[in-house]
Amino acid sequence: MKKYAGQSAMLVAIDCIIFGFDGDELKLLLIQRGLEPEKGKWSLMGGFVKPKEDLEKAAARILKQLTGLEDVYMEQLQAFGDPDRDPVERTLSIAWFALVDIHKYEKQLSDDHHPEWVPVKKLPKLVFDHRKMVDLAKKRLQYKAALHPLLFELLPDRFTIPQLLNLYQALYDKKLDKRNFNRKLLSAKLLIKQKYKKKEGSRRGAFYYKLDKRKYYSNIDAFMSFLPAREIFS
Amino acid sequence: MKKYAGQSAMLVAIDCIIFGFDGDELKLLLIQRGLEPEKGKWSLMGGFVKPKEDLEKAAARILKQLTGLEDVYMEQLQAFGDPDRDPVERTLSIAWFALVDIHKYEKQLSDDHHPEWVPVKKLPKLVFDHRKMVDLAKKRLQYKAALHPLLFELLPDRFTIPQLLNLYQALYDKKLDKRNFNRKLLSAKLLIKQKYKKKEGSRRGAFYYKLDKRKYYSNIDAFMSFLPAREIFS
DNA sequence: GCAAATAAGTGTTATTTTGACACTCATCTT
DNA sequence: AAGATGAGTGTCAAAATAACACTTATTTGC
Repeated sequence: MKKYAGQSAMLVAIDCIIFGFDGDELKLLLIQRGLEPEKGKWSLMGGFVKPKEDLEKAAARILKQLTGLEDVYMEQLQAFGDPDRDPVERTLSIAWFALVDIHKYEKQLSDDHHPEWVPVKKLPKLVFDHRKMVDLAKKRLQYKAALHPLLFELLPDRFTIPQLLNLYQALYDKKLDKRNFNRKLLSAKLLIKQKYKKKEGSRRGAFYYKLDKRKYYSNIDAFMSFLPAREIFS
Repeated sequence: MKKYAGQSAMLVAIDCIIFGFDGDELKLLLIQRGLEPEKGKWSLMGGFVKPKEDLEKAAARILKQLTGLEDVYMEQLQAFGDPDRDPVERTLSIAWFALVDIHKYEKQLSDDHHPEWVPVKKLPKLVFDHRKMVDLAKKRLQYKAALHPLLFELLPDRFTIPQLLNLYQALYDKKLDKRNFNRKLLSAKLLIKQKYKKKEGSRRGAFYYKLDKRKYYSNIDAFMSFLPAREIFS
């Protein structure tokens, strides 16, 4: 078959902004870049899209390569295409953000990326335009999580309400009223209270909850806010 | 400088989903594709990104080429990268949507694209995956316009409130209560009432309003809804 | 075993926001 | 002058919101 004449191709890469939450701080999984230039510098995990691979698969492949995880929440953030963003040769990057349960993550044995979870609030200098990607991803996560139930993706299967509250407080860097938070959260009826309490971290212990998966998946695009309206503003 | 070895490049294109509003229906500016294959079929306006061009500039260039317009509201929608989306050769497309004042648009003289404004509700078959792009763009526009003041971009500098109401009704395909719409709209204090009325279209005539540009631009990311909450759902 | 410490859990109220609803007004046409 | 048409406007009841503080369950230390 004929080709489009006279058009110039470029490399297409994926970069992943991988969020995790350790119960206290919002974190990003960063690697030490394995290629020249900037080898050894902090970087987002990335890779090139293969000739017959679609973008979703490429993003999932790259995420799995670093984390071993599959079926992770991922969303296309934006394409970054500044002609000089990669000094080696023109490379378009499609940034995706991922929300993972930090406890499911295990370092891959064969991993020469030297990945580390780094607090979003204490990011090191990153290569290329990765800082812009991270900033945009954080903004997008703040935006979306203020309108839709989404942050559950960052928590284990069972979690406590104080854990969830902490997560929201970490993401928005704001103290929230636990009574109002509770009321809104429970009125969404997405949670199923468990019989057992989490014993660590407090004397009294907090009850575990699980997501009602059926309701959760059918409402993942629904509007649902557990925050005071004005917190939505960045 | 060295290149990344062994990676395969691909073409990168831009496609533009161009919305307009004629006072009655929401429309898209479509062209008849100028290249084989599918030459002559209905298509979004598009083009390849040039070797030293960034994505914003490429999108603006392509929009201008078709419409003659500059400084138009454009937003990156999503990258579409199915390996077979273009049968000729692998082409990644970054879709952008644009909101234009349909009355400012003039057919470009040198234009061999044969562009037409087509009602969104009566779309013809489109080439490749353009229909997916349009559907996503419409969804995104509905989403965003329900939360932020945005649709003003589709109207002329001065417009009447009934015009704006019609636009919302067209986008959501719903009748809205004009009293509630009015109250919410005016409470945002973005509009400046003009001295003159629009005489066409009604006996009494409706007052023109203009945007308070200062407030508008400083609130373009603010949350502001003129709709009943549940209309936000698609 | 009792007191102290700690985080979990829970209700009320005043204010604001929302949505449903119907009539009058200004102007042109005949 | 009467009729027709779309523009413009106000009320009220219900729901949602945000602000606010005390009690409870359990462990720890004496």
